[in-house]
Amino acid sequence: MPILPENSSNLDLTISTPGFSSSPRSDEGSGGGREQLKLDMNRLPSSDDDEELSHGGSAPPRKKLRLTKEQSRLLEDCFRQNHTLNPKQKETLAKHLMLRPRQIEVWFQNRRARSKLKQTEMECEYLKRWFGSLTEQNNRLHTEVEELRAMKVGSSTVTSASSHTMCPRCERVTTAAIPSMAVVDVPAKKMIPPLEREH
DNA sequence: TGCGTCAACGCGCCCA
DNA sequence: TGGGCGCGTTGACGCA
Repeated sequence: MPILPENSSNLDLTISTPGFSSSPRSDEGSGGGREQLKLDMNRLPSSDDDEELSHGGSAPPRKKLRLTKEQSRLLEDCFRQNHTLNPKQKETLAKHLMLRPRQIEVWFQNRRARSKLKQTEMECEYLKRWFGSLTEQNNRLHTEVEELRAMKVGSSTVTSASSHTMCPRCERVTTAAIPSMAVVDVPAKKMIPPLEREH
């Protein structure tokens, strides 16, 4: 399976230096000036980079990395192909994007989390709507029961014989009794049709 | 200044 | 037992 999209070869992997930006961006609506800060975090690391970052001594203050538009786009493309990466793919992608494999790994973890969150929110909305329609249906049925009960009471005052019915199961003649609660509150869970998943 | 976003971290769990 | 993952959290950053 190819890891990188075909058009990834002409990636503009701009690495900005503080106070200098060679490619002004108009991305994401959130802040053009952010990119200047990510020289240190974005550089292709040396082999001992992780140790350097985790710092055998005191940990350096955490800098906020912002992925470039192209980096994000490529990562999104890869994520669309596969939600997880094997070590080889991770390494390749990291080299291609000039990031550390750990950063690729973290990005995919966060991306999966966002995806799941979005799915959960959609399910929540769906359940709310479903609950609303069930409530509405329940109310309608309650009203119907009340109407039927009123009709029954009215007719029973005319003839008492009509209150005797044949039980369909045991085939005995019984005194008809309208259940006090003809509409049962069924847990919505048991009535939910299969939910279409987003993918 | 409060808030939303998101990269990064830490920890526990699972599995080959 | 080490690596990968999920999950909760932290901290930097931009914006209204």
